[in-house]
Amino acid sequence: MATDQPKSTSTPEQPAAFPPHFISGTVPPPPGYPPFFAYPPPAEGQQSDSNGAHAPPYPVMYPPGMFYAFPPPPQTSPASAPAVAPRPKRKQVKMACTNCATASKRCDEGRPCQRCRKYGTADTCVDGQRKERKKGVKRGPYKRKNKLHQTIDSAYGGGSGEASPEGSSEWPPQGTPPNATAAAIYAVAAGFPHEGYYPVFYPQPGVYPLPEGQPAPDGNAAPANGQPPPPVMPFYISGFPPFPYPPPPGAVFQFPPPGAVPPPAASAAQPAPANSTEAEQQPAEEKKDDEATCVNPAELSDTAGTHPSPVGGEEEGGSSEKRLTPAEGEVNNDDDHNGSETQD
DNA sequence: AGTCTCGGACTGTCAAAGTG
DNA sequence: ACTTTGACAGTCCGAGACTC
Repeated sequence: MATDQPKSTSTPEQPAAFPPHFISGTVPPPPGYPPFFAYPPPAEGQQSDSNGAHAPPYPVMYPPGMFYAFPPPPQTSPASAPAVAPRPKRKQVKMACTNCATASKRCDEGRPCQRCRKYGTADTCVDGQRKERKKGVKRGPYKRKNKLHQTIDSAYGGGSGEASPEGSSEWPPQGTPPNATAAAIYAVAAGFPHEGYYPVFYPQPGVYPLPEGQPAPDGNAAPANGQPPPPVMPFYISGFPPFPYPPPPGAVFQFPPPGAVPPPAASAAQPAPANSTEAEQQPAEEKKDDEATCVNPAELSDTAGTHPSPVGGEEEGGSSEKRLTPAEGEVNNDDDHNGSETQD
């Protein structure tokens, strides 16, 4: 998420692909419901890693009836765009040789560097002289960034001149989101103004699956496939109780419909977010996008590394970039002289 | 096709500003 | 003392121009 991204490493054991925006906590579920599991919120002063995950992994207990929400990882490409392999983070040499620096080309630590050897300039392949940094540069007071805003800001495009919580009276910007992750951001922003704990509700056991075409209790028509209706803010943790542990594929997070009343167990403990109606005003297409952000808890439980793609699958490549860690972003680190020097 | 040029995105570093 | 932030200094991607 987050903000760009604190360095971290991921291991194969690390649960991957936690979907965008809801890092939820375990709530003591009603009878017949499984424990809910997720990553805990980042420790104070820390940020989630680029997986959007925090160690240790689930299950973790949160305040009863609560889940922990934090902003989704930035998405590098619109959902509508074809999936694109995430670009690995660029790794620079400490000092490029004078030839490479002049040519603005990739250099390496060796002297002569590979490029100089390739072009026969090995004899002039020497380190340049690094200028001394300016000192005494006065700076204005710096503004501490709100973590959430910082995160969402980057998710919306990095903050440089783009819509952001700061410097804009309207946020999320009208007309957004243009893509699934942004929709998620929007949803979070609209319904959950801050990173933190929020109530979580369980649907009444037996509500789903619905017979084809039968309206859900909330009035939403059940799609022909009998699956639960599209998500609406805020959300239930839904599925087909009772749940085994880990939950079965098909168990999904689900936003309750407008006006839905949380079951007593949860609602008594925690009222629903007051401004959830904002999210309800999302255009239909945005809701569709939201679907792409639904969570399949089955994935969460899968520590073995065989994760089905989250809903939206491959097109979440943009997000997956963020699930990858910067460490592997360096995959192409310096031994990667194969791909990057193509034009030289 | 290979090489050169270069604008600008991106990265790493570090001093100033802020915090506890 | 330590952390956070912003900005400097540098790397190098990527696209177009040029040359053979």
